[in-house]
Amino acid sequence: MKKATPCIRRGKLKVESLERAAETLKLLAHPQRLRLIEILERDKEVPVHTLVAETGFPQAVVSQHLNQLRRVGLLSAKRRGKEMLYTICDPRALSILNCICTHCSEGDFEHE
Amino acid sequence: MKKATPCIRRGKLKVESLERAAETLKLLAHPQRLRLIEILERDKEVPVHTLVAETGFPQAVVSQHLNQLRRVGLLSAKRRGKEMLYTICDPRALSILNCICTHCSEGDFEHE
DNA sequence: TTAAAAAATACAAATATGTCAATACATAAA
DNA sequence: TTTATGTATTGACATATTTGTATTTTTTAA
Repeated sequence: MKKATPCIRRGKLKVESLERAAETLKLLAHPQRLRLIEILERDKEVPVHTLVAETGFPQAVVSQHLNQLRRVGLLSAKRRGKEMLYTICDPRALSILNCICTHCSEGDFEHE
Repeated sequence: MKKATPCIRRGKLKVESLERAAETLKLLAHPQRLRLIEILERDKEVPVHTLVAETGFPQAVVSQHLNQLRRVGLLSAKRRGKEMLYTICDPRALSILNCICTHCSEGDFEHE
């Protein structure tokens, strides 16, 4: 996982920087992808078929989401036999999920 | 500005909670809206025409962005004469911008 | 009242995203 | 090799977002 250097914000962000930031946020802005990240946060290294089983989403959908998240560097993947193990490799994925949950209450969670 | 209560995450987030989170993130996931938030962070209460002048975006575009951000509760607005003053009212808007900038370097900023 | 300034809205065109089914690819085991 | 399992990719389609132009509303001041 990349190191999270504290941000020193001075001046205005360049348009290109804003665009990259927006692209990253856009990929996080999807309920199914947030669910995948939630699971990956808990289980660290997870093969696709497990994510399919846990979420109930179609395999193609899960695979597409994972690839998108990997493309922008939020996730990484490595092969283990037939499986592909996905991992969160950008701490922003987690901190944004936490941040967005700042206003979550008990009622936002499922209790088993 | 709402108080940011720390998030205690237990169990899985409900689908509806994920959907609300995704909706909020989606609105932040736009370079122009991020720029507006950046300016609002600095200047606190800003009328639309100032945002138009600072960004160079068309008035209708700025107005639409501001309304979208207000609809999900990230911004609030109050009238002062002919002007509408916009303010950030959800701290998540700021913390997500900060969070996304975790990996920003000097080169991401414009130096005047 | 009328005119001007500030902001919001409506609508259509262009673009981007999401979804689904089918298919292709990769690996391991028989 | 053949087969089975696990993933990735493709193409068609529906839906959503973005953007631009024009118009409308709201408010103040003449």
